[in-house]
Amino acid sequence: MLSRSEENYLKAIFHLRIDKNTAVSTTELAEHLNTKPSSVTDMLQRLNSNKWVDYRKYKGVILSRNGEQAALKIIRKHRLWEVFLVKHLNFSWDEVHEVAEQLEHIQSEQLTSSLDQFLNFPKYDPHGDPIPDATLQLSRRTKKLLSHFKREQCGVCIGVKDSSADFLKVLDRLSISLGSEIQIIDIEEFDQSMRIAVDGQQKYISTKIASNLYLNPV
Amino acid sequence: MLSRSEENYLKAIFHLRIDKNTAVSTTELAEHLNTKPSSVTDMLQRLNSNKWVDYRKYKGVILSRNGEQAALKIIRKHRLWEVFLVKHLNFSWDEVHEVAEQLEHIQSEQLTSSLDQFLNFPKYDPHGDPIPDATLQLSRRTKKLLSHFKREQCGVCIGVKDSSADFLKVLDRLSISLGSEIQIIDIEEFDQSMRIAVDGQQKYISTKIASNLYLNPV
DNA sequence: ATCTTTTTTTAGATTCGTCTAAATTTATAT
DNA sequence: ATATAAATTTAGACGAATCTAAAAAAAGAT
Repeated sequence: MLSRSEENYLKAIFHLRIDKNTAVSTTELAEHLNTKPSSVTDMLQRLNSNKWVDYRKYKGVILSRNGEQAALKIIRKHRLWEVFLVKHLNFSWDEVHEVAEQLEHIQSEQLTSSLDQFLNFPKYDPHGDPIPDATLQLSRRTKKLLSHFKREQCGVCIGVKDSSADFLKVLDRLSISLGSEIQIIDIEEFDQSMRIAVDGQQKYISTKIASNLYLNPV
Repeated sequence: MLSRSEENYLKAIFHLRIDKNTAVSTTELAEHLNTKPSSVTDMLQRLNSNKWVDYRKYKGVILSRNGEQAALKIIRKHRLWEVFLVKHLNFSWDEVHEVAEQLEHIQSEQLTSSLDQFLNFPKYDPHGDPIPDATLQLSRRTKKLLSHFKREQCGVCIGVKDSSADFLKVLDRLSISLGSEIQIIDIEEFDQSMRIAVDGQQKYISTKIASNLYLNPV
Protein backbone atom coordinates (compact mmCIF):
# COMPACT_ATOMS: atom_id res chain seq x y z
CA MET A 1 0.00 0.00 0.00
CA LEU A 2 1.12 3.53 -0.76
CA SER A 3 2.18 5.79 2.08
CA ARG A 4 0.66 9.23 2.38
CA SER A 5 3.87 10.73 1.08
CA GLU A 6 3.99 8.44 -1.92
CA GLU A 7 0.40 9.34 -2.72
CA ASN A 8 1.29 13.01 -2.64
CA TYR A 9 4.15 12.47 -5.06
CA LEU A 10 1.96 10.58 -7.53
CA LYS A 11 -0.69 13.27 -7.37
CA ALA A 12 1.91 15.99 -7.89
CA ILE A 13 3.37 14.24 -10.91
CA PHE A 14 -0.11 13.84 -12.34
CA HIS A 15 -0.93 17.52 -11.94
CA LEU A 16 2.39 18.81 -13.19
CA ARG A 17 2.18 16.74 -16.34
CA ILE A 18 -1.31 17.86 -17.33
CA ASP A 19 -1.26 19.94 -20.49
CA LYS A 20 2.29 18.99 -21.51
CA ASN A 21 3.84 15.73 -22.55
CA THR A 22 7.38 16.16 -21.32
CA ALA A 23 8.53 14.37 -18.20
CA VAL A 24 8.32 16.19 -14.85
CA SER A 25 11.63 17.43 -13.46
CA THR A 26 13.03 16.92 -10.00
CA THR A 27 13.10 20.64 -9.28
CA GLU A 28 9.51 21.17 -10.39
CA LEU A 29 8.39 18.44 -8.06
CA ALA A 30 10.47 19.75 -5.19
CA GLU A 31 8.91 23.19 -5.56
CA HIS A 32 5.39 21.86 -5.87
CA LEU A 33 5.82 19.65 -2.81
CA ASN A 34 7.76 22.13 -0.72
CA THR A 35 10.68 19.84 -0.34
CA LYS A 36 14.28 19.56 -1.58
CA PRO A 37 15.38 18.08 -4.89
CA SER A 38 17.48 15.50 -3.08
CA SER A 39 14.44 14.23 -1.23
CA VAL A 40 12.58 14.01 -4.51
CA THR A 41 15.32 11.93 -6.09
CA ASP A 42 15.19 9.49 -3.19
CA MET A 43 11.44 9.11 -3.44
CA LEU A 44 11.43 8.78 -7.22
CA GLN A 45 13.91 5.94 -6.98
CA ARG A 46 11.65 4.19 -4.53
CA LEU A 47 8.51 4.76 -6.60
CA ASN A 48 10.38 3.59 -9.67
CA SER A 49 11.47 0.35 -8.10
CA ASN A 50 7.86 -0.36 -7.15
CA LYS A 51 6.74 0.43 -10.71
CA TRP A 52 4.52 3.38 -9.85
CA VAL A 53 6.51 5.69 -12.12
CA ASP A 54 8.94 5.57 -14.98
CA TYR A 55 11.96 7.51 -13.81
CA ARG A 56 15.38 7.87 -15.45
CA LYS A 57 18.27 9.65 -13.82
CA TYR A 58 18.54 13.25 -14.99
CA LYS A 59 15.61 12.72 -17.39
CA GLY A 60 12.59 13.38 -15.17
CA VAL A 61 9.63 11.17 -14.39
CA ILE A 62 6.23 10.14 -15.75
CA LEU A 63 3.54 7.97 -14.13
CA SER A 64 3.19 4.30 -15.03
CA ARG A 65 -0.26 2.94 -15.79
CA ASN A 66 -0.57 1.87 -12.13
CA GLY A 67 0.71 5.20 -10.91
CA GLU A 68 -1.82 7.08 -12.99
CA GLN A 69 -4.69 4.96 -11.70
CA ALA A 70 -3.51 5.55 -8.14
CA ALA A 71 -3.32 9.30 -8.76
CA LEU A 72 -6.82 9.32 -10.23
CA LYS A 73 -8.21 7.53 -7.19
CA ILE A 74 -6.76 10.21 -4.93
CA ILE A 75 -8.04 13.01 -7.14
CA ARG A 76 -11.47 11.39 -7.21
CA LYS A 77 -11.60 11.36 -3.43
CA HIS A 78 -10.27 14.91 -3.16
CA ARG A 79 -12.89 16.32 -5.47
CA LEU A 80 -15.78 14.32 -4.05
CA TRP A 81 -14.95 15.61 -0.59
CA GLU A 82 -14.80 19.15 -1.95
CA VAL A 83 -18.33 18.77 -3.26
CA PHE A 84 -19.44 17.42 0.10
CA LEU A 85 -17.86 20.30 2.00
CA VAL A 86 -19.41 22.96 -0.21
CA LYS A 87 -22.82 21.42 -0.80
CA HIS A 88 -23.49 20.02 2.64
CA LEU A 89 -21.20 21.67 5.16
CA ASN A 90 -21.40 25.22 3.83
CA PHE A 91 -17.73 25.64 3.08
CA SER A 92 -16.97 28.25 0.44
CA TRP A 93 -14.91 27.26 -2.58
CA ASP A 94 -11.79 28.92 -1.22
CA GLU A 95 -11.95 27.00 2.07
CA VAL A 96 -12.14 23.42 0.89
CA HIS A 97 -8.69 22.65 -0.40
CA GLU A 98 -6.75 22.21 2.82
CA VAL A 99 -9.30 19.84 4.35
CA ALA A 100 -9.73 17.87 1.13
CA GLU A 101 -5.95 17.38 1.10
CA GLN A 102 -6.38 15.40 4.27
CA LEU A 103 -9.60 13.60 3.39
CA GLU A 104 -8.24 12.37 0.07
CA HIS A 105 -5.99 9.91 1.91
CA ILE A 106 -8.75 8.04 3.70
CA GLN A 107 -8.65 4.43 2.57
CA SER A 108 -12.06 2.84 2.08
CA GLU A 109 -13.63 1.83 -1.20
CA GLN A 110 -16.99 1.65 0.52
CA LEU A 111 -16.64 5.19 1.81
CA THR A 112 -15.71 6.59 -1.59
CA SER A 113 -18.53 4.90 -3.44
CA SER A 114 -21.19 5.71 -0.83
CA LEU A 115 -20.05 9.30 -0.77
CA ASP A 116 -20.26 9.44 -4.55
CA GLN A 117 -23.79 8.10 -4.39
CA PHE A 118 -24.77 10.41 -1.52
CA LEU A 119 -23.61 13.37 -3.63
CA ASN A 120 -25.49 12.04 -6.65
CA PHE A 121 -22.45 11.20 -8.75
CA PRO A 122 -21.23 14.73 -9.39
CA LYS A 123 -19.16 15.27 -12.53
CA TYR A 124 -17.38 18.45 -11.46
CA ASP A 125 -15.99 19.80 -8.20
CA PRO A 126 -16.67 23.30 -6.82
CA HIS A 127 -13.84 24.74 -8.95
CA GLY A 128 -15.16 23.15 -12.14
CA ASP A 129 -12.54 20.41 -12.24
CA PRO A 130 -13.80 17.05 -13.46
CA ILE A 131 -14.26 14.21 -10.95
CA PRO A 132 -13.05 10.77 -12.08
CA ASP A 133 -16.01 8.34 -11.96
CA ALA A 134 -15.94 4.89 -10.34
CA THR A 135 -13.99 3.56 -13.34
CA LEU A 136 -11.61 6.53 -13.07
CA GLN A 137 -12.75 8.12 -16.34
CA LEU A 138 -12.57 11.90 -16.51
CA SER A 139 -15.22 13.79 -18.43
CA ARG A 140 -13.73 16.33 -20.77
CA ARG A 141 -15.30 19.48 -22.15
CA THR A 142 -13.94 22.30 -24.26
CA LYS A 143 -12.57 25.00 -22.08
CA LYS A 144 -10.65 28.08 -23.12
CA LEU A 145 -8.91 30.66 -21.00
CA LEU A 146 -10.79 33.95 -20.94
CA SER A 147 -7.53 35.61 -22.00
CA HIS A 148 -7.72 33.77 -25.32
CA PHE A 149 -11.14 35.13 -26.15
CA LYS A 150 -11.64 37.96 -28.63
CA ARG A 151 -13.81 41.05 -28.49
CA GLU A 152 -17.57 40.39 -28.40
CA GLN A 153 -17.16 36.65 -27.82
CA CYS A 154 -19.20 34.93 -25.08
CA GLY A 155 -18.81 31.98 -22.76
CA VAL A 156 -19.89 30.36 -19.53
CA CYS A 157 -17.44 30.14 -16.65
CA ILE A 158 -16.64 26.47 -16.07
CA GLY A 159 -13.42 26.46 -14.13
CA VAL A 160 -10.32 28.14 -12.79
CA LYS A 161 -6.68 27.49 -13.57
CA ASP A 162 -5.39 28.89 -10.30
CA SER A 163 -7.53 27.62 -7.46
CA SER A 164 -5.75 29.43 -4.66
CA ALA A 165 -7.93 31.01 -2.00
CA ASP A 166 -6.61 34.44 -3.02
CA PHE A 167 -7.79 34.12 -6.59
CA LEU A 168 -11.13 32.59 -5.62
CA LYS A 169 -11.81 35.51 -3.31
CA VAL A 170 -11.15 37.91 -6.18
CA LEU A 171 -13.78 36.07 -8.21
CA ASP A 172 -16.23 36.25 -5.32
CA ARG A 173 -15.69 39.99 -5.19
CA LEU A 174 -16.40 40.19 -8.94
CA SER A 175 -19.47 37.95 -8.50
CA ILE A 176 -17.98 35.46 -10.90
CA SER A 177 -18.81 31.85 -10.13
CA LEU A 178 -19.25 28.61 -12.04
CA GLY A 179 -22.07 29.10 -14.51
CA SER A 180 -21.65 32.87 -14.83
CA GLU A 181 -22.22 34.12 -18.37
CA ILE A 182 -19.37 36.27 -19.53
CA GLN A 183 -19.14 38.50 -22.58
CA ILE A 184 -16.01 40.33 -23.66
CA ILE A 185 -16.91 43.94 -24.26
CA ASP A 186 -13.52 45.36 -24.99
CA ILE A 187 -9.83 44.49 -24.76
CA GLU A 188 -7.26 47.17 -23.97
CA GLU A 189 -4.53 47.08 -26.63
CA PHE A 190 -1.86 48.34 -24.25
CA ASP A 191 -1.99 45.61 -21.57
CA GLN A 192 -4.69 43.19 -22.75
CA SER A 193 -6.85 44.01 -19.75
CA MET A 194 -10.55 43.48 -20.39
CA ARG A 195 -13.92 45.04 -19.92
CA ILE A 196 -16.44 42.23 -19.58
CA ALA A 197 -20.06 41.70 -18.65
CA VAL A 198 -20.74 39.12 -15.96
CA ASP A 199 -24.38 38.09 -16.09
CA GLY A 200 -25.06 41.53 -17.48
CA GLN A 201 -22.97 43.51 -14.99
CA GLN A 202 -19.94 45.32 -16.43
CA LYS A 203 -16.57 44.68 -14.79
CA TYR A 204 -12.97 45.53 -15.52
CA ILE A 205 -10.41 42.77 -15.07
CA SER A 206 -6.64 42.38 -15.35
CA THR A 207 -4.85 40.05 -17.73
CA LYS A 208 -3.79 37.93 -14.82
CA ILE A 209 -7.38 37.31 -13.86
CA ALA A 210 -8.38 36.62 -17.46
CA SER A 211 -5.62 34.09 -17.87
CA ASN A 212 -6.81 32.03 -14.91
CA LEU A 213 -10.46 31.71 -15.82
CA TYR A 214 -11.79 28.93 -18.05
CA LEU A 215 -14.87 29.51 -20.18
CA ASN A 216 -16.92 27.19 -22.29
CA PRO A 217 -17.40 29.14 -25.52
CA VAL A 218 -21.02 29.76 -26.54
CA MET B 1 0.86 19.49 17.10
CA LEU B 2 0.26 15.86 17.95
CA SER B 3 1.27 13.18 15.47
CA ARG B 4 -1.22 10.50 14.50
CA SER B 5 0.62 8.03 16.67
CA GLU B 6 0.58 10.32 19.67
CA GLU B 7 -3.15 10.85 19.19
CA ASN B 8 -3.68 7.11 19.20
CA TYR B 9 -1.80 6.74 22.45
CA LEU B 10 -3.83 9.45 24.17
CA LYS B 11 -7.05 7.92 22.98
CA ALA B 12 -5.97 4.47 24.14
CA ILE B 13 -5.05 5.77 27.59
CA PHE B 14 -8.41 7.50 27.82
CA HIS B 15 -10.34 4.36 26.92
CA LEU B 16 -8.30 2.05 29.13
CA ARG B 17 -8.77 4.26 32.15
CA ILE B 18 -12.53 4.56 31.88
CA ASP B 19 -14.29 2.82 34.76
CA LYS B 20 -11.20 2.50 36.95
CA ASN B 21 -8.99 5.01 38.64
CA THR B 22 -5.67 3.23 38.63
CA ALA B 23 -2.98 4.25 36.15
CA VAL B 24 -2.75 2.42 32.82
CA SER B 25 0.12 -0.03 32.54
CA THR B 26 2.66 -0.31 29.76
CA THR B 27 1.59 -3.85 28.88
CA GLU B 28 -2.09 -2.95 28.71
CA LEU B 29 -1.30 -0.15 26.31
CA ALA B 30 0.98 -2.33 24.23
CA GLU B 31 -1.75 -4.93 23.84
CA HIS B 32 -4.42 -2.37 23.04
CA LEU B 33 -2.23 -0.68 20.42
CA ASN B 34 -0.77 -3.86 18.98
CA THR B 35 2.75 -2.83 19.71
CA LYS B 36 5.56 -3.80 22.09
CA PRO B 37 5.96 -2.60 25.68
CA SER B 38 9.33 -1.08 24.84
CA SER B 39 7.76 1.09 22.15
CA VAL B 40 5.13 2.19 24.63
CA THR B 41 7.77 3.22 27.16
CA ASP B 42 9.50 5.35 24.52
CA MET B 43 6.30 7.07 23.55
CA LEU B 44 5.16 7.64 27.12
CA GLN B 45 8.45 9.36 27.89
CA ARG B 46 7.92 11.65 24.93
CA LEU B 47 4.30 12.40 25.82
CA ASN B 48 5.33 13.01 29.42
CA SER B 49 7.99 15.51 28.49
CA ASN B 50 5.41 17.44 26.45
CA LYS B 51 2.99 17.34 29.37
CA TRP B 52 0.27 15.34 27.66
CA VAL B 53 0.42 12.64 30.31
CA ASP B 54 1.64 12.05 33.81
CA TYR B 55 3.93 9.06 33.58
CA ARG B 56 6.22 7.57 36.24
CA LYS B 57 8.64 4.78 35.52
CA TYR B 58 7.18 1.39 36.46
CA LYS B 59 4.04 3.09 37.80
CA GLY B 60 1.90 3.47 34.69
CA VAL B 61 0.36 6.56 33.13
CA ILE B 62 -2.66 8.85 33.35
CA LEU B 63 -3.67 11.73 31.09
CA SER B 64 -2.92 15.31 32.04
CA ARG B 65 -5.70 17.89 31.71
CA ASN B 66 -4.37 18.76 28.23
CA GLY B 67 -4.06 15.14 27.28
CA GLU B 68 -7.63 14.45 28.29
CA GLN B 69 -8.93 17.38 26.26
CA ALA B 70 -6.96 16.18 23.26
CA ALA B 71 -8.35 12.65 23.66
CA LEU B 72 -11.89 14.01 23.91
CA LYS B 73 -11.45 15.97 20.69
CA ILE B 74 -10.42 12.83 18.87
CA ILE B 75 -13.28 10.82 20.36
CA ARG B 76 -15.70 13.59 19.40
CA LYS B 77 -14.56 13.42 15.79
CA HIS B 78 -14.59 9.63 15.75
CA ARG B 79 -18.17 9.41 16.99
CA LEU B 80 -19.50 12.24 14.83
CA TRP B 81 -18.10 10.50 11.76
CA GLU B 82 -19.71 7.25 12.85
CA VAL B 83 -23.06 8.97 12.98
CA PHE B 84 -22.45 10.40 9.52
CA LEU B 85 -21.49 7.04 8.08
CA VAL B 86 -24.53 5.26 9.49
CA LYS B 87 -27.14 7.98 9.01
CA HIS B 88 -26.10 9.31 5.64
CA LEU B 89 -23.86 6.78 3.91
CA ASN B 90 -25.76 3.64 4.90
CA PHE B 91 -22.97 1.96 6.75
CA SER B 92 -24.11 -0.58 9.32
CA TRP B 93 -22.96 -0.20 12.91
CA ASP B 94 -20.39 -2.96 12.57
CA GLU B 95 -18.75 -1.34 9.53
CA VAL B 96 -18.01 2.14 10.79
CA HIS B 97 -15.16 1.67 13.19
CA GLU B 98 -12.24 1.17 10.81
CA VAL B 99 -13.10 4.20 8.69
CA ALA B 100 -13.81 6.39 11.70
CA GLU B 101 -10.36 5.47 13.01
CA GLN B 102 -8.97 7.27 9.99
CA LEU B 103 -11.42 10.16 9.88
CA GLU B 104 -10.85 11.02 13.54
CA HIS B 105 -7.39 12.36 12.71
CA ILE B 106 -8.54 15.00 10.22
CA GLN B 107 -7.51 18.39 11.54
CA SER B 108 -10.07 21.14 10.99
CA GLU B 109 -12.14 22.86 13.63
CA GLN B 110 -14.44 24.14 10.93
CA LEU B 111 -15.01 20.64 9.61
CA THR B 112 -15.82 19.22 13.02
CA SER B 113 -18.25 21.93 13.95
CA SER B 114 -20.02 21.98 10.57
CA LEU B 115 -20.31 18.23 10.66
CA ASP B 116 -21.77 18.42 14.15
CA GLN B 117 -24.31 20.94 12.92
CA PHE B 118 -25.08 18.97 9.75
CA LEU B 119 -25.83 15.94 11.92
CA ASN B 120 -27.98 18.05 14.24
CA PHE B 121 -25.71 17.87 17.27
CA PRO B 122 -26.14 14.18 18.05
CA LYS B 123 -25.57 13.11 21.66
CA TYR B 124 -24.81 9.44 21.02
CA ASP B 125 -23.03 7.48 18.33
CA PRO B 126 -24.44 4.39 16.60
CA HIS B 127 -23.19 2.17 19.44
CA GLY B 128 -24.80 4.33 22.10
CA ASP B 129 -21.56 5.92 23.23
CA PRO B 130 -21.84 9.59 24.18
CA ILE B 131 -20.38 12.23 21.83
CA PRO B 132 -18.45 15.05 23.52
CA ASP B 133 -20.10 18.37 22.59
CA ALA B 134 -18.25 21.44 21.30
CA THR B 135 -17.05 22.18 24.85
CA LEU B 136 -15.98 18.54 25.19
CA GLN B 137 -18.62 17.68 27.78
CA LEU B 138 -19.90 14.12 27.77
CA SER B 139 -23.52 13.46 28.59
CA ARG B 140 -23.91 10.70 31.14
CA ARG B 141 -26.87 8.43 31.71
CA THR B 142 -27.39 5.47 33.99
CA LYS B 143 -26.47 2.33 32.23
CA LYS B 144 -26.23 -1.16 33.64
CA LEU B 145 -24.95 -4.32 32.04
CA LEU B 146 -27.76 -6.70 31.17
CA SER B 147 -25.85 -9.35 33.12
CA HIS B 148 -26.43 -7.36 36.30
CA PHE B 149 -30.19 -7.33 35.89
CA LYS B 150 -32.46 -9.62 37.91
CA ARG B 151 -35.41 -11.72 36.86
CA GLU B 152 -38.43 -9.72 35.60
CA GLN B 153 -36.55 -6.43 35.40
CA CYS B 154 -36.79 -4.30 32.26
CA GLY B 155 -34.61 -1.85 30.38
CA VAL B 156 -33.94 -0.17 27.08
CA CYS B 157 -30.78 -1.04 25.18
CA ILE B 158 -28.57 2.05 25.12
CA GLY B 159 -25.10 0.75 24.34
CA VAL B 160 -22.57 -2.02 24.00
CA LYS B 161 -19.44 -2.67 25.98
CA ASP B 162 -17.73 -4.65 23.24
CA SER B 163 -18.23 -2.89 19.91
CA SER B 164 -16.40 -5.40 17.76
CA ALA B 165 -18.02 -6.26 14.44
CA ASP B 166 -18.43 -9.86 15.62
CA PHE B 167 -20.51 -8.88 18.62
CA LEU B 168 -22.56 -6.32 16.70
CA LYS B 169 -23.45 -8.94 14.14
CA VAL B 170 -24.67 -11.22 16.90
CA LEU B 171 -26.97 -8.43 18.06
CA ASP B 172 -28.23 -7.90 14.52
CA ARG B 173 -29.06 -11.59 14.35
CA LEU B 174 -30.98 -11.25 17.64
CA SER B 175 -32.71 -8.10 16.35
CA ILE B 176 -31.28 -6.16 19.26
CA SER B 177 -30.45 -2.56 18.48
CA LEU B 178 -30.29 0.75 20.33
CA GLY B 179 -33.75 1.47 21.69
CA SER B 180 -34.84 -2.17 21.91
CA GLU B 181 -36.95 -2.88 25.00
CA ILE B 182 -35.62 -5.83 26.89
CA GLN B 183 -37.23 -7.78 29.70
CA ILE B 184 -35.51 -10.56 31.65
CA ILE B 185 -37.77 -13.54 31.69
CA ASP B 186 -35.57 -16.05 33.40
CA ILE B 187 -31.96 -16.60 34.46
CA GLU B 188 -30.44 -20.06 34.38
CA GLU B 189 -28.87 -20.77 37.78
CA PHE B 190 -26.24 -23.09 36.33
CA ASP B 191 -24.47 -20.66 33.93
CA GLN B 192 -26.35 -17.35 34.31
CA SER B 193 -27.56 -17.54 30.72
CA MET B 194 -30.82 -15.68 30.15
CA ARG B 195 -34.15 -15.97 28.52
CA ILE B 196 -35.23 -12.46 27.53
CA ALA B 197 -37.90 -10.69 25.51
CA VAL B 198 -36.66 -8.23 22.88
CA ASP B 199 -39.51 -5.94 21.87
CA GLY B 200 -41.82 -8.81 22.76
CA GLN B 201 -39.88 -11.58 20.98
CA GLN B 202 -38.37 -14.27 23.22
CA LYS B 203 -34.64 -15.00 22.82
CA TYR B 204 -32.06 -17.03 24.65
CA ILE B 205 -28.67 -15.42 25.21
CA SER B 206 -25.33 -16.41 26.74
CA THR B 207 -23.72 -14.73 29.72
CA LYS B 208 -21.06 -13.32 27.45
CA ILE B 209 -23.68 -11.50 25.41
CA ALA B 210 -25.47 -10.29 28.52
CA SER B 211 -22.30 -8.90 29.96
CA ASN B 212 -21.63 -6.74 26.91
CA LEU B 213 -24.98 -5.06 26.58
CA TYR B 214 -25.88 -1.88 28.43
CA LEU B 215 -29.45 -1.14 29.39
CA ASN B 216 -31.13 1.89 30.85
CA PRO B 217 -33.31 0.46 33.62
CA VAL B 218 -37.00 1.27 33.34
C1' DA C 1 34.39 23.42 -28.27
C1' DT C 2 35.21 24.77 -23.95
C1' DC C 3 33.86 27.08 -19.81
C1' DT C 4 30.36 28.29 -16.62
C1' DT C 5 26.00 27.82 -14.58
C1' DT C 6 22.17 25.13 -13.37
C1' DT C 7 20.13 20.85 -12.34
C1' DT C 8 20.37 16.47 -10.43
C1' DT C 9 22.27 12.84 -7.78
C1' DT C 10 24.99 10.81 -4.03
C1' DA C 11 26.72 10.49 0.64
C1' DG C 12 25.98 10.97 5.20
C1' DA C 13 23.12 12.75 9.07
C1' DT C 14 18.55 13.38 11.61
C1' DT C 15 13.86 12.47 13.55
C1' DC C 16 9.92 9.48 14.38
C1' DG C 17 8.14 5.31 15.56
C1' DT C 18 9.06 0.96 15.80
C1' DC C 19 11.69 -3.48 16.92
C1' DT C 20 14.77 -7.23 19.66
C1' DA C 21 17.63 -8.45 23.31
C1' DA C 22 19.47 -7.49 27.66
C1' DA C 23 19.17 -5.30 32.13
C1' DT C 24 16.48 -3.71 35.89
C1' DT C 25 12.59 -3.24 38.90
C1' DT C 26 8.41 -4.94 40.96
C1' DA C 27 5.31 -8.64 42.24
C1' DT C 28 4.52 -13.37 43.79
C1' DA C 29 5.25 -17.65 46.13
C1' DT C 30 7.11 -20.39 49.40
C1' DA D 1 12.99 -13.13 53.58
C1' DT D 2 14.54 -14.80 49.68
C1' DA D 3 14.01 -16.87 45.19
C1' DT D 4 11.62 -16.85 41.10
C1' DA D 5 8.53 -14.92 37.77
C1' DA D 6 6.53 -11.10 35.50
C1' DA D 7 6.54 -6.44 34.04
C1' DT D 8 9.11 -2.60 32.60
C1' DT D 9 12.90 0.02 30.97
C1' DT D 10 17.29 0.70 28.52
C1' DA D 11 20.45 0.05 24.72
C1' DG D 12 21.13 -0.41 20.18
C1' DA D 13 19.26 -1.10 15.53
C1' DC D 14 16.19 -0.26 11.54
C1' DG D 15 13.08 1.83 7.82
C1' DA D 16 10.69 5.93 6.15
C1' DA D 17 11.11 10.50 4.87
C1' DT D 18 13.50 14.19 5.23
C1' DC D 19 17.76 17.42 5.30
C1' DT D 20 22.71 19.62 4.04
C1' DA D 21 26.88 19.50 1.62
C1' DA D 22 29.55 17.73 -2.00
C1' DA D 23 30.02 15.44 -6.45
C1' DA D 24 28.45 14.60 -11.08
C1' DA D 25 25.84 15.46 -15.23
C1' DA D 26 23.36 18.40 -18.45
C1' DA D 27 22.41 22.85 -20.39
C1' DG D 28 23.72 27.39 -21.87
C1' DA D 29 26.98 31.03 -23.37
C1' DT D 30 30.64 32.73 -25.76
